[in-house]
Amino acid sequence: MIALSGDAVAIAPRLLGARLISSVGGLLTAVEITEVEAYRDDDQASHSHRGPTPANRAMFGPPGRLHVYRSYGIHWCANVVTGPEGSGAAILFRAGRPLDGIDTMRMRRGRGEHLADGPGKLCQALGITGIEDGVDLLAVGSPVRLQLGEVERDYVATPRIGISKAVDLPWRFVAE
DNA sequence: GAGCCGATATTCT
DNA sequence: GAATATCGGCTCC
Repeated sequence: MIALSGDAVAIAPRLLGARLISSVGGLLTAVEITEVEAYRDDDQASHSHRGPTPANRAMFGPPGRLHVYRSYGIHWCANVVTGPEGSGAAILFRAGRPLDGIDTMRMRRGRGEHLADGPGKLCQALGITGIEDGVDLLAVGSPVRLQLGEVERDYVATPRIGISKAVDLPWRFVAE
């Protein structure tokens, strides 16, 4: 069991290879996490940097919770909160490889390929929306669950995508 | 393949 | 009014 209460930058690469399992809407879908980004509270690029708002309150909750936010007004993006509680640190799920419920993902995405190769697409494929914001990813019975991998994957660290602050920090982790 | 651009919610200036 | 942790459709190679 990987502790989620430490440094987000240290935890992020260990989430590569983990499974993200969704039973939203009674349909089972699952992906293997292939790409993540770490966001810390002392991080200019993090939504939590300027303090809690209604939209990011889940980031300040206990570790292991899901934080979902609206990106560019249209897309949903999913994070797992890392601790300690109140710190406002989180790890963004950027992309995954479809494992189960691929037909459901195709239906939700309206296409056969590129089902979860981006943060907004990942949420759409798994059916994650703002309704799931704040659920416990580690609790059995949650509509969205995180099943941590047993082995650490090979990965590369690169700068993060789509941000304008702290652009040089190599806090994006991609499985090889 | 690359590059432009519109959609649209929340927050900040 | 502007910016943003994006995506998909459209051009034009």
